[in-house]
Amino acid sequence: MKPDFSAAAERCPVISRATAGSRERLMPHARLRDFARGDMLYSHDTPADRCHVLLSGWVKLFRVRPNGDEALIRIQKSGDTFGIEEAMRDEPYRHHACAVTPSRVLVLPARVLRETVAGDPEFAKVLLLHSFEVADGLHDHIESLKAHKAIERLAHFLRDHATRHEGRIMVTLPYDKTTVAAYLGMQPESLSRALSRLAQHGVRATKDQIEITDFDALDALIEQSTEGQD
Amino acid sequence: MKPDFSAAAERCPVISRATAGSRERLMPHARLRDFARGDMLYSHDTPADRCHVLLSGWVKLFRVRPNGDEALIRIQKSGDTFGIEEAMRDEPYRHHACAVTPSRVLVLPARVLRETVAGDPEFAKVLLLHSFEVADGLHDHIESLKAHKAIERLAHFLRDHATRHEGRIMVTLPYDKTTVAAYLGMQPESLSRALSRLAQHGVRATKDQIEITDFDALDALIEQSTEGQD
DNA sequence: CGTTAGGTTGAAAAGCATCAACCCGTGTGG
DNA sequence: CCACACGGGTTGATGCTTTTCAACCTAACG
Repeated sequence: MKPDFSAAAERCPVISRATAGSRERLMPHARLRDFARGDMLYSHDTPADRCHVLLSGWVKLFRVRPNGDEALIRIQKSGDTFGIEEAMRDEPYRHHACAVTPSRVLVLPARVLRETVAGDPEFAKVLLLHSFEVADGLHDHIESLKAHKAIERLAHFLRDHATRHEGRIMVTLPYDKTTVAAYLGMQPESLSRALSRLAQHGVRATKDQIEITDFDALDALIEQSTEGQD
Repeated sequence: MKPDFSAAAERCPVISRATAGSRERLMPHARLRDFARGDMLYSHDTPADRCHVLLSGWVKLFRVRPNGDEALIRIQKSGDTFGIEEAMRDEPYRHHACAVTPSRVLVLPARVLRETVAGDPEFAKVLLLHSFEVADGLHDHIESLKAHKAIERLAHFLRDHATRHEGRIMVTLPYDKTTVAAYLGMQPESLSRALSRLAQHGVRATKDQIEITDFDALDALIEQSTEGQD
Protein backbone atom coordinates (compact mmCIF):
# COMPACT_ATOMS: atom_id res chain seq x y z
CA MET A 1 0.00 0.00 0.00
CA LYS A 2 1.55 3.32 1.00
CA PRO A 3 5.24 3.18 0.11
CA ASP A 4 6.53 5.00 3.22
CA PHE A 5 5.15 2.28 5.38
CA SER A 6 7.01 -0.67 3.93
CA ALA A 7 10.28 1.23 3.87
CA ALA A 8 9.67 2.18 7.48
CA ALA A 9 8.74 -1.35 8.39
CA GLU A 10 12.16 -2.59 7.37
CA ARG A 11 13.87 -0.28 9.79
CA CYS A 12 11.63 -1.13 12.73
CA PRO A 13 13.03 -3.94 14.87
CA VAL A 14 9.53 -5.15 15.65
CA ILE A 15 7.64 -4.84 12.38
CA SER A 16 10.55 -5.96 10.22
CA ARG A 17 10.64 -9.26 12.08
CA ALA A 18 6.91 -9.83 12.13
CA THR A 19 5.39 -12.45 9.86
CA ALA A 20 3.63 -11.37 6.69
CA GLY A 21 0.33 -12.27 8.31
CA SER A 22 0.91 -10.01 11.29
CA ARG A 23 2.00 -7.16 9.11
CA GLU A 24 -1.13 -7.46 7.05
CA ARG A 25 -3.15 -7.37 10.19
CA LEU A 26 -1.32 -4.37 11.63
CA MET A 27 -0.57 -2.09 8.74
CA PRO A 28 -4.08 -1.28 7.50
CA HIS A 29 -4.71 0.37 10.85
CA ALA A 30 -1.48 2.32 10.87
CA ARG A 31 -1.67 6.08 10.54
CA LEU A 32 1.20 8.35 9.67
CA ARG A 33 1.68 11.47 11.76
CA ASP A 34 4.18 14.30 11.67
CA PHE A 35 5.23 16.25 14.72
CA ALA A 36 7.13 19.50 14.98
CA ARG A 37 9.88 20.06 17.51
CA GLY A 38 8.30 20.40 20.92
CA ASP A 39 5.02 18.68 20.03
CA MET A 40 3.69 16.20 22.55
CA LEU A 41 2.97 12.72 21.20
CA TYR A 42 1.18 11.72 24.37
CA SER A 43 1.06 12.62 28.03
CA HIS A 44 1.87 10.83 31.26
CA ASP A 45 -1.15 9.13 32.85
CA THR A 46 -3.39 9.35 29.83
CA PRO A 47 -4.85 6.12 28.42
CA ALA A 48 -2.43 4.26 26.16
CA ASP A 49 -4.86 3.64 23.32
CA ARG A 50 -2.09 3.63 20.72
CA CYS A 51 1.56 2.74 20.28
CA HIS A 52 4.22 4.30 18.10
CA VAL A 53 7.04 3.48 15.72
CA LEU A 54 9.43 6.34 15.04
CA LEU A 55 10.20 6.66 11.32
CA SER A 56 12.41 9.73 11.48
CA GLY A 57 13.47 12.31 14.02
CA TRP A 58 13.99 12.00 17.76
CA VAL A 59 11.50 11.69 20.58
CA LYS A 60 12.18 12.02 24.29
CA LEU A 61 10.33 10.08 26.95
CA PHE A 62 10.29 11.89 30.27
CA ARG A 63 8.44 12.55 33.48
CA VAL A 64 7.82 15.88 35.10
CA ARG A 65 8.32 16.28 38.79
CA PRO A 66 6.03 18.77 40.48
CA ASN A 67 8.84 21.30 40.83
CA GLY A 68 8.92 21.47 37.05
CA ASP A 69 12.14 19.51 36.53
CA GLU A 70 12.08 16.99 33.76
CA ALA A 71 13.50 13.55 34.38
CA LEU A 72 14.48 12.17 31.02
CA ILE A 73 13.89 8.46 30.83
CA ARG A 74 14.81 7.48 27.32
CA ILE A 75 15.51 8.99 23.94
CA GLN A 76 14.08 7.24 20.92
CA LYS A 77 15.61 7.22 17.49
CA SER A 78 14.39 6.20 14.08
CA GLY A 79 13.08 2.64 14.16
CA ASP A 80 12.42 2.62 17.88
CA THR A 81 9.05 1.81 19.32
CA PHE A 82 7.37 3.30 22.36
CA GLY A 83 4.09 3.07 24.15
CA ILE A 84 3.98 -0.66 23.39
CA GLU A 85 4.36 -1.70 27.01
CA GLU A 86 1.43 0.38 28.15
CA ALA A 87 -0.69 -0.37 25.08
CA MET A 88 -0.24 -4.11 25.58
CA ARG A 89 -1.37 -3.83 29.16
CA ASP A 90 -4.14 -1.33 28.46
CA GLU A 91 -2.69 1.00 31.08
CA PRO A 92 -2.01 4.73 31.14
CA TYR A 93 1.28 5.90 29.70
CA ARG A 94 4.08 5.90 32.23
CA HIS A 95 5.68 9.10 30.92
CA HIS A 96 5.36 11.97 28.50
CA ALA A 97 6.57 11.68 24.92
CA CYS A 98 7.72 14.79 23.10
CA ALA A 99 9.43 15.33 19.76
CA VAL A 100 12.86 16.94 20.18
CA THR A 101 13.27 17.27 16.43
CA PRO A 102 10.68 17.23 13.65
CA SER A 103 9.52 13.62 13.66
CA ARG A 104 7.49 11.24 11.58
CA VAL A 105 5.67 8.53 13.45
CA LEU A 106 3.67 5.44 12.63
CA VAL A 107 0.73 5.16 15.01
CA LEU A 108 -1.03 1.88 15.72
CA PRO A 109 -4.19 1.42 17.79
CA ALA A 110 -3.56 -0.51 20.99
CA ARG A 111 -6.47 -2.81 20.27
CA VAL A 112 -4.98 -3.93 16.97
CA LEU A 113 -1.63 -4.55 18.63
CA ARG A 114 -3.23 -6.71 21.29
CA GLU A 115 -5.26 -8.63 18.72
CA THR A 116 -2.18 -9.28 16.65
CA VAL A 117 -0.29 -10.62 19.66
CA ALA A 118 -3.25 -12.80 20.55
CA GLY A 119 -3.54 -14.12 17.01
CA ASP A 120 0.11 -14.73 16.20
CA PRO A 121 2.41 -16.44 18.71
CA GLU A 122 5.39 -15.56 16.56
CA PHE A 123 4.60 -11.89 16.94
CA ALA A 124 4.54 -12.24 20.71
CA LYS A 125 7.98 -13.79 20.52
CA VAL A 126 9.25 -10.92 18.37
CA LEU A 127 7.92 -8.45 20.94
CA LEU A 128 9.53 -10.44 23.71
CA LEU A 129 12.96 -10.43 22.09
CA HIS A 130 12.60 -6.75 21.34
CA SER A 131 11.68 -6.06 24.93
CA PHE A 132 14.84 -7.88 26.01
CA GLU A 133 16.92 -5.68 23.76
CA VAL A 134 15.36 -2.57 25.23
CA ALA A 135 16.12 -3.89 28.70
CA ASP A 136 19.73 -4.49 27.66
CA GLY A 137 19.99 -0.83 26.77
CA LEU A 138 18.49 0.20 30.10
CA HIS A 139 20.99 -1.99 31.95
CA ASP A 140 23.87 -0.37 30.11
CA HIS A 141 22.47 3.06 30.87
CA ILE A 142 22.18 2.26 34.57
CA GLU A 143 25.68 0.90 34.64
CA SER A 144 27.06 4.05 33.08
CA LEU A 145 25.14 6.33 35.46
CA LYS A 146 26.52 4.44 38.45
CA ALA A 147 30.06 3.76 37.32
CA HIS A 148 31.09 6.67 35.10
CA LYS A 149 31.40 10.33 35.83
CA ALA A 150 29.89 13.01 33.66
CA ILE A 151 32.81 13.54 31.30
CA GLU A 152 33.12 9.82 30.65
CA ARG A 153 29.44 9.49 29.91
CA LEU A 154 29.76 12.34 27.43
CA ALA A 155 32.82 10.76 25.79
CA HIS A 156 30.88 7.55 25.42
CA PHE A 157 27.92 9.39 23.96
CA LEU A 158 30.11 11.15 21.40
CA ARG A 159 31.77 7.92 20.38
CA ASP A 160 28.37 6.30 19.89
CA HIS A 161 27.18 9.15 17.70
CA ALA A 162 30.31 9.62 15.63
CA THR A 163 30.17 9.20 11.86
CA ARG A 164 32.98 9.21 9.29
CA HIS A 165 32.82 12.06 6.82
CA GLU A 166 35.48 12.43 4.13
CA GLY A 167 38.05 10.86 6.39
CA ARG A 168 37.14 13.02 9.38
CA ILE A 169 35.16 11.76 12.34
CA MET A 170 32.32 14.13 13.03
CA VAL A 171 29.56 14.14 15.61
CA THR A 172 26.32 15.90 14.89
CA LEU A 173 24.33 16.19 18.05
CA PRO A 174 20.93 14.78 17.21
CA TYR A 175 19.06 17.29 19.37
CA ASP A 176 19.63 20.35 21.54
CA LYS A 177 22.29 20.28 24.22
CA THR A 178 19.85 20.74 27.06
CA THR A 179 18.29 17.42 26.09
CA VAL A 180 21.67 15.74 25.70
CA ALA A 181 22.57 16.93 29.20
CA ALA A 182 19.34 15.58 30.65
CA TYR A 183 19.90 12.27 28.91
CA LEU A 184 23.39 12.01 30.36
CA GLY A 185 22.14 12.95 33.82
CA MET A 186 23.89 16.31 34.18
CA GLN A 187 23.15 20.03 33.97
CA PRO A 188 23.55 21.92 30.68
CA GLU A 189 26.37 23.95 32.24
CA SER A 190 28.22 20.79 33.16
CA LEU A 191 27.80 19.47 29.63
CA SER A 192 29.28 22.65 28.25
CA ARG A 193 32.27 22.45 30.55
CA ALA A 194 32.75 18.74 29.98
CA LEU A 195 32.81 19.36 26.24
CA SER A 196 35.56 21.95 26.56
CA ARG A 197 37.54 19.66 28.84
CA LEU A 198 37.34 16.98 26.15
CA ALA A 199 39.56 19.22 24.01
CA GLN A 200 42.39 17.58 25.98
CA HIS A 201 41.17 14.20 24.76
CA GLY A 202 40.90 14.43 21.01
CA VAL A 203 37.64 16.33 20.64
CA ARG A 204 37.40 19.69 18.89
CA ALA A 205 34.11 21.44 19.45
CA THR A 206 33.29 24.50 17.38
CA LYS A 207 30.12 26.50 17.13
CA ASP A 208 27.77 23.81 15.92
CA GLN A 209 30.13 21.06 14.89
CA ILE A 210 32.04 18.51 16.91
CA GLU A 211 34.99 16.69 15.44
CA ILE A 212 36.85 13.80 16.98
CA THR A 213 40.42 14.58 15.98
CA ASP A 214 42.00 11.77 17.94
CA PHE A 215 39.74 8.79 18.27
CA ASP A 216 42.31 6.83 20.28
CA ALA A 217 42.69 9.60 22.83
CA LEU A 218 38.93 9.69 23.33
CA ASP A 219 38.86 5.92 23.56
CA ALA A 220 41.62 6.01 26.13
CA LEU A 221 39.54 8.31 28.33
CA ILE A 222 36.58 5.97 28.13
CA GLU A 223 38.61 2.87 28.79
CA GLN A 224 40.72 4.46 31.49
CA SER A 225 38.03 4.18 34.15
CA THR A 226 37.83 0.66 32.96
CA GLU A 227 41.53 0.01 32.89
CA GLY A 228 43.12 -2.62 35.07
CA GLN A 229 45.98 -2.01 37.41
CA ASP A 230 46.24 -5.62 38.55
CA MET B 1 5.58 -33.36 43.15
CA LYS B 2 8.12 -31.72 45.43
CA PRO B 3 6.24 -29.42 47.78
CA ASP B 4 8.78 -26.55 47.81
CA PHE B 5 8.27 -26.13 44.14
CA SER B 6 4.57 -25.44 44.11
CA ALA B 7 4.83 -23.03 47.02
CA ALA B 8 7.64 -21.29 45.20
CA ALA B 9 5.69 -21.22 41.99
CA GLU B 10 2.98 -19.12 43.59
CA ARG B 11 5.43 -16.41 44.51
CA CYS B 12 7.07 -16.26 41.11
CA PRO B 13 5.50 -13.67 38.82
CA VAL B 14 6.20 -15.84 35.80
CA ILE B 15 5.44 -19.37 36.91
CA SER B 16 2.40 -18.41 38.98
CA ARG B 17 0.77 -16.97 35.88
CA ALA B 18 1.71 -19.80 33.55
CA THR B 19 -0.95 -22.25 32.43
CA ALA B 20 -1.11 -25.68 34.04
CA GLY B 21 0.21 -27.17 30.81
CA SER B 22 3.28 -24.97 30.80
CA ARG B 23 3.95 -25.69 34.43
CA GLU B 24 3.81 -29.39 33.81
CA ARG B 25 6.22 -28.98 31.00
CA LEU B 26 8.62 -26.82 32.98
CA MET B 27 8.66 -28.20 36.48
CA PRO B 28 9.89 -31.74 35.89
CA HIS B 29 13.13 -30.22 34.64
CA ALA B 30 13.48 -27.82 37.54
CA ARG B 31 16.32 -28.36 39.99
CA LEU B 32 16.62 -26.82 43.41
CA ARG B 33 19.94 -25.30 44.38
CA ASP B 34 21.20 -23.58 47.50
CA PHE B 35 23.89 -20.95 47.50
CA ALA B 36 25.87 -19.51 50.38
CA ARG B 37 26.60 -15.82 50.68
CA GLY B 38 29.19 -14.91 48.09
CA ASP B 39 28.60 -17.92 45.82
CA MET B 40 28.45 -17.23 42.10
CA LEU B 41 25.32 -18.45 40.33
CA TYR B 42 26.82 -17.80 36.93
CA SER B 43 29.44 -15.64 35.30
CA HIS B 44 29.43 -12.91 32.71
CA ASP B 45 30.01 -14.14 29.15
CA THR B 46 29.44 -17.79 29.90
CA PRO B 47 26.73 -19.64 27.93
CA ALA B 48 23.24 -19.07 29.34
CA ASP B 49 22.18 -22.69 29.36
CA ARG B 50 19.82 -22.17 32.29
CA CYS B 51 17.59 -19.55 33.89
CA HIS B 52 16.72 -18.95 37.52
CA VAL B 53 13.85 -18.22 39.86
CA LEU B 54 14.87 -16.95 43.29
CA LEU B 55 12.92 -18.69 46.04
CA SER B 56 14.57 -17.04 49.03
CA GLY B 57 17.50 -14.78 49.70
CA TRP B 58 19.00 -12.00 47.61
CA VAL B 59 21.12 -12.16 44.48
CA LYS B 60 23.04 -9.34 42.88
CA LEU B 61 23.59 -8.99 39.14
CA PHE B 62 26.71 -7.03 38.31
CA ARG B 63 29.54 -6.49 35.90
CA VAL B 64 33.19 -6.14 36.72
CA ARG B 65 35.20 -3.44 35.06
CA PRO B 66 38.82 -4.26 34.43
CA ASN B 67 39.98 -2.01 37.27
CA GLY B 68 38.15 -4.34 39.63
CA ASP B 69 35.20 -2.10 40.41
CA GLU B 70 31.84 -3.77 40.42
CA ALA B 71 28.97 -2.05 38.64
CA LEU B 72 25.81 -3.34 40.24
CA ILE B 73 23.06 -3.70 37.69
CA ARG B 74 20.14 -5.13 39.60
CA ILE B 75 19.30 -6.79 42.88
CA GLN B 76 16.91 -9.70 42.82
CA LYS B 77 14.58 -10.66 45.61
CA SER B 78 12.46 -13.68 46.32
CA GLY B 79 10.21 -14.45 43.37
CA ASP B 80 12.37 -12.63 40.85
CA THR B 81 13.68 -14.31 37.76
CA PHE B 82 17.01 -13.79 36.05
CA GLY B 83 18.92 -15.19 33.16
CA ILE B 84 15.68 -15.53 31.20
CA GLU B 85 16.62 -12.90 28.64
CA GLU B 86 19.86 -14.59 27.77
CA ALA B 87 18.46 -18.11 27.98
CA MET B 88 15.65 -17.24 25.59
CA ARG B 89 18.12 -15.87 23.08
CA ASP B 90 20.68 -18.61 23.62
CA GLU B 91 23.32 -15.98 24.31
CA PRO B 92 26.02 -15.63 26.96
CA TYR B 93 25.01 -14.05 30.24
CA ARG B 94 25.31 -10.27 30.20
CA HIS B 95 26.54 -10.03 33.82
CA HIS B 96 27.64 -11.97 36.86
CA ALA B 97 25.13 -13.26 39.38
CA CYS B 98 26.18 -13.68 42.99
CA ALA B 99 24.27 -14.49 46.17
CA VAL B 100 24.50 -11.64 48.70
CA THR B 101 22.67 -13.71 51.32
CA PRO B 102 22.15 -17.46 51.56
CA SER B 103 19.78 -18.15 48.69
CA ARG B 104 17.59 -20.91 47.36
CA VAL B 105 17.09 -20.99 43.63
CA LEU B 106 14.99 -22.90 41.14
CA VAL B 107 17.06 -23.66 38.05
CA LEU B 108 15.50 -24.39 34.68
CA PRO B 109 17.34 -25.52 31.55
CA ALA B 110 17.27 -22.90 28.80
CA ARG B 111 16.15 -25.49 26.28
CA VAL B 112 13.03 -26.33 28.28
CA LEU B 113 12.22 -22.66 28.64
CA ARG B 114 12.48 -22.09 24.92
CA GLU B 115 10.40 -25.18 24.16
CA THR B 116 7.71 -24.05 26.55
CA VAL B 117 7.55 -20.63 24.94
CA ALA B 118 7.39 -22.25 21.51
CA GLY B 119 4.64 -24.61 22.60
CA ASP B 120 2.42 -22.26 24.59
CA PRO B 121 1.55 -18.80 23.23
CA GLU B 122 0.07 -17.88 26.60
CA PHE B 123 3.40 -18.46 28.27
CA ALA B 124 5.11 -16.14 25.81
CA LYS B 125 2.57 -13.49 26.75
CA VAL B 126 3.23 -14.01 30.45
CA LEU B 127 6.94 -13.58 29.81
CA LEU B 128 6.24 -10.48 27.77
CA LEU B 129 4.19 -8.83 30.49
CA HIS B 130 6.80 -9.78 33.05
CA SER B 131 9.51 -8.28 30.92
CA PHE B 132 7.50 -5.05 30.78
CA GLU B 133 7.31 -4.95 34.55
CA VAL B 134 11.04 -5.41 34.85
CA ALA B 135 11.54 -2.58 32.36
CA ASP B 136 9.23 -0.38 34.47
CA GLY B 137 11.52 -0.94 37.42
CA LEU B 138 14.58 -0.08 35.36
CA HIS B 139 12.95 3.14 34.19
CA ASP B 140 12.20 4.13 37.76
CA HIS B 141 15.75 3.35 38.75
CA ILE B 142 17.16 5.48 35.94
CA GLU B 143 14.88 8.32 36.87
CA SER B 144 16.01 8.23 40.47
CA LEU B 145 19.70 8.10 39.53
CA LYS B 146 19.29 11.16 37.33
CA ALA B 147 16.91 13.23 39.38
CA HIS B 148 17.65 12.48 43.05
CA LYS B 149 20.74 12.96 45.09
CA ALA B 150 22.22 10.27 47.27
CA ILE B 151 20.33 11.02 50.48
CA GLU B 152 17.01 11.06 48.65
CA ARG B 153 17.71 7.76 46.97
CA LEU B 154 18.52 6.28 50.35
CA ALA B 155 15.34 7.70 51.88
CA HIS B 156 13.36 6.15 49.08
CA PHE B 157 15.11 2.83 49.56
CA LEU B 158 14.36 2.81 53.28
CA ARG B 159 10.70 3.64 52.69
CA ASP B 160 10.44 0.80 50.20
CA HIS B 161 11.96 -1.68 52.64
CA ALA B 162 10.09 -0.57 55.76
CA THR B 163 7.88 -3.04 57.59
CA ARG B 164 5.52 -2.48 60.54
CA HIS B 165 6.52 -4.32 63.68
CA GLU B 166 4.47 -3.96 66.86
CA GLY B 167 3.49 -0.45 65.88
CA ARG B 168 7.02 0.58 65.03
CA ILE B 169 8.31 0.99 61.51
CA MET B 170 11.53 -0.90 61.13
CA VAL B 171 13.88 -1.41 58.23
CA THR B 172 16.07 -4.47 58.08
CA LEU B 173 18.65 -4.02 55.39
CA PRO B 174 18.36 -7.11 53.24
CA TYR B 175 22.08 -7.35 52.60
CA ASP B 176 25.36 -5.72 53.55
CA LYS B 177 25.75 -1.97 53.31
CA THR B 178 28.44 -2.11 50.70
CA THR B 179 25.94 -3.74 48.37
CA VAL B 180 23.20 -1.28 49.28
CA ALA B 181 25.59 1.55 48.47
CA ALA B 182 26.47 0.04 45.11
CA TYR B 183 22.80 -0.44 44.33
CA LEU B 184 22.07 3.20 45.13
CA GLY B 185 25.04 4.35 43.08
CA MET B 186 27.19 5.74 45.88
CA GLN B 187 30.26 4.86 47.95
CA PRO B 188 29.88 2.99 51.25
CA GLU B 189 31.21 6.07 53.08
CA SER B 190 28.55 8.22 51.50
CA LEU B 191 25.88 5.74 52.53
CA SER B 192 27.10 5.84 56.10
CA ARG B 193 27.03 9.63 56.19
CA ALA B 194 23.67 9.84 54.44
CA LEU B 195 22.24 7.50 57.03
CA SER B 196 23.39 9.67 59.89
CA ARG B 197 22.08 12.78 58.18
CA LEU B 198 18.70 11.08 57.94
CA ALA B 199 18.52 11.33 61.74
CA GLN B 200 17.22 14.85 61.04
CA HIS B 201 14.43 13.33 58.97
CA GLY B 202 12.77 10.74 61.15
CA VAL B 203 15.25 7.89 60.85
CA ARG B 204 17.03 6.41 63.86
CA ALA B 205 19.86 4.11 62.91
CA THR B 206 21.45 2.01 65.64
CA LYS B 207 24.03 -0.70 65.42
CA ASP B 208 22.19 -3.13 63.19
CA GLN B 209 18.67 -1.83 63.26
CA ILE B 210 17.03 1.07 61.49
CA GLU B 211 13.79 2.53 62.74
CA ILE B 212 11.67 5.12 60.99
CA THR B 213 10.44 7.20 63.92
CA ASP B 214 8.71 9.83 61.82
CA PHE B 215 7.39 8.46 58.60
CA ASP B 216 5.98 11.81 57.51
CA ALA B 217 9.32 13.55 57.97
CA LEU B 218 11.00 10.95 55.79
CA ASP B 219 8.23 11.25 53.27
CA ALA B 220 8.63 15.01 53.24
CA LEU B 221 12.29 14.65 52.36
CA ILE B 222 11.48 12.36 49.46
CA GLU B 223 8.68 14.55 48.17
CA GLN B 224 10.58 17.76 48.68
CA SER B 225 12.70 17.37 45.56
CA THR B 226 9.40 16.71 43.97
CA GLU B 227 7.58 19.62 45.51
CA GLY B 228 6.15 22.43 43.42
CA GLN B 229 6.79 26.08 44.09
CA ASP B 230 4.48 27.27 41.33
C1' DC C 1 44.51 -12.72 71.65
C1' DG C 2 45.57 -11.40 67.00
C1' DT C 3 43.30 -11.14 62.68
C1' DT C 4 39.95 -9.90 59.61
C1' DA C 5 35.81 -8.07 57.37
C1' DG C 6 32.41 -4.64 57.55
C1' DG C 7 31.50 -0.33 58.91
C1' DT C 8 32.35 4.50 60.58
C1' DT C 9 34.75 8.91 60.91
C1' DG C 10 37.72 12.86 59.59
C1' DA C 11 40.14 15.88 56.46
C1' DA C 12 41.06 17.24 51.95
C1' DA C 13 40.06 17.39 47.14
C1' DA C 14 37.34 16.65 43.18
C1' DG C 15 33.08 16.91 40.91
C1' DC C 16 28.93 19.01 39.99
C1' DA C 17 25.07 22.19 40.74
C1' DT C 18 23.53 26.68 41.21
C1' DC C 19 22.93 31.49 40.27
C1' DA C 20 23.90 35.32 37.69
C1' DA C 21 25.85 37.53 33.96
C1' DC C 22 26.72 37.51 29.39
C1' DC C 23 27.02 36.22 24.35
C1' DC C 24 25.07 35.60 19.92
C1' DG C 25 22.15 34.37 16.12
C1' DT C 26 17.21 34.83 14.99
C1' DG C 27 13.07 36.74 14.49
C1' DT C 28 9.76 40.56 15.23
C1' DG C 29 7.65 44.91 15.26
C1' DG C 30 8.07 49.75 14.97
C1' DC D 1 16.45 48.99 8.67
C1' DC D 2 17.20 49.19 13.30
C1' DA D 3 16.10 48.19 18.12
C1' DC D 4 14.71 44.85 20.83
C1' DA D 5 13.54 40.63 22.91
C1' DC D 6 14.25 35.77 23.12
C1' DG D 7 16.08 31.06 23.34
C1' DG D 8 19.98 28.37 23.52
C1' DG D 9 24.34 28.22 24.93
C1' DT D 10 28.60 29.65 27.54
C1' DT D 11 31.32 31.48 31.39
C1' DG D 12 32.61 32.75 36.11
C1' DA D 13 32.12 32.66 41.11
C1' DT D 14 30.58 30.14 44.85
C1' DG D 15 29.02 26.45 47.69
C1' DC D 16 27.15 21.99 48.38
C1' DT D 17 27.71 17.03 47.49
C1' DT D 18 30.30 13.16 46.91
C1' DT D 19 34.64 10.82 46.48
C1' DT D 20 39.02 9.61 48.07
C1' DC D 21 42.41 8.17 51.29
C1' DA D 22 43.66 7.11 55.74
C1' DA D 23 42.78 5.99 60.31
C1' DC D 24 40.05 3.76 63.42
C1' DC D 25 36.40 0.96 65.59
C1' DT D 26 34.13 -3.31 66.76
C1' DA D 27 32.08 -7.75 66.46
C1' DA D 28 33.21 -12.41 64.81
C1' DC D 29 36.36 -16.04 64.48
C1' DG D 30 40.22 -19.06 64.57
